[in-house]
Amino acid sequence: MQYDAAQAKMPSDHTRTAILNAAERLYADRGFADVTLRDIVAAAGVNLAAVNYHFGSKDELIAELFVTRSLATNRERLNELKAAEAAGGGRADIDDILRALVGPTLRGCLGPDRERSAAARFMIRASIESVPPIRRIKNREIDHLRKFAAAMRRSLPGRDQVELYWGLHFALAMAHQTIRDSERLTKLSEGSCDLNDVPAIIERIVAVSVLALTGGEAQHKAPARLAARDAR
Amino acid sequence: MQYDAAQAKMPSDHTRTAILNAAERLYADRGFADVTLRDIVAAAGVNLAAVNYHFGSKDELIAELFVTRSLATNRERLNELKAAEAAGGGRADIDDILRALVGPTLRGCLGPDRERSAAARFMIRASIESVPPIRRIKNREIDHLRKFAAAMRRSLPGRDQVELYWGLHFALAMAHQTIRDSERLTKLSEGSCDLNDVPAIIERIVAVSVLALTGGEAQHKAPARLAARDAR
DNA sequence: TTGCATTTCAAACGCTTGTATGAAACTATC
DNA sequence: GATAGTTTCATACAAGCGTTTGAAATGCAA
Repeated sequence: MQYDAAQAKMPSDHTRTAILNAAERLYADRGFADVTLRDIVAAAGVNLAAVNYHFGSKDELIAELFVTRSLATNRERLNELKAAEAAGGGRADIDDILRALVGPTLRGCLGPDRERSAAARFMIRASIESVPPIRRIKNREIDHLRKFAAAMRRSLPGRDQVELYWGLHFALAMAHQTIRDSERLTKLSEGSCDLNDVPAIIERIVAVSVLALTGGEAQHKAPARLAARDAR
Repeated sequence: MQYDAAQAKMPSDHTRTAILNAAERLYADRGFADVTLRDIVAAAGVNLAAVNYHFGSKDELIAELFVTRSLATNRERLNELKAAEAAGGGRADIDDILRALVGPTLRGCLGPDRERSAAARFMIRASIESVPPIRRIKNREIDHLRKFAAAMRRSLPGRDQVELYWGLHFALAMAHQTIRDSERLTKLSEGSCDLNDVPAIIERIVAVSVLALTGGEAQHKAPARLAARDAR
């Protein structure tokens, strides 16, 4: 995102959003630990004092960044969930629910359009490094996940709830770790595990999660549906 | 000056190990980001300059900590693997291999004897936060995991290798994330997911991993073996 | 004891961090 | 064009960090 001299006259929150975008990208790329305010303002092309002028403090900048970005990610997931439930008349297939849960983040962090959603990568960082200003807000994520647990309960009414929670937990675990440590898997497999075919990865994680939830019996459709899905 | 008369005469690396132990515990509890050398020496009861005297620098302290602790963890895992392969005449059951992979770390991080193995919790921190001095050494972990991949290949000779890598990756992902974010699962399930019954958690992760590797068919023994295992 | 090497200590160094300041530059209304 | 209100800027500040220093304390051999 480069600015030319011509647009020096934006609605005036020009500097604010420049800081937010620069911070998002830098935190996503390098983590919270070794990104300073001076790095951020340099990348944003603004003055050091602008951060405290517009946000009050570094922590408030991070908090605002986290709030806006997590709302965006959650909205994306919920949109897919609602679409799946609408298509099924209020009850979505379990694999579609899981797809809505892990798909947006995986697509945002892996694959070619990484550039587009630094938001997803920032969210992964936030969930990894757990810096104080974020830890205080994070409880909202639980409420968000509860909606998926409820959808799963509707989809698999007979199942023990504890099993559903573990299934949801494992699905997120596989997605999360695949993003965090894709490099290790690549090295370990000497490149034979393709980390660029994101739709295939999503299907793989969904399939294992469905297997974990259904115990292998029944549910004859999930395991091998490898069609590329580009919802939303 | 009030050391016991008794311990005044240790081999002399008294200060070294005090620093290592304090650093291990603090890093495991609070992460690398907000633990300073002053915190460490305060917890160890030694002088600030002792760190640089005995280790050269903070980074070298962390590196030494990581090397010794990862050797310990890897040894524990390999012992269980070898025992399983010996019992099977050179070829271990896939579930025993996976148990050897995830068991030691899970037992060390969750459960009642957390205190004992700060080493496991430190290793989790190290794999999460990825601080420079550790990142340089970390390649050795790949070699270590390759031994498990080889054992899996021996155990399931027919399987596509790519599938084995993904299965290993997912097993580690579930174990890892369960340790990292046990709090979220507890909150989400409102306590109904028991994070204290470590053997049950291990069996659950092993079962899902086996399911992921075998695709649900065959392999009729793995899913429900809930005997408490206390190897080593 | 004396002498020498090792280890500990309090204090300070230089550097980087987030934050605060006050003047300059800008924008808009009269 | 002068005025008042925002926003930007260079600069300074206090605090915390890892590291260094030189002297004091300690251990050990003669």
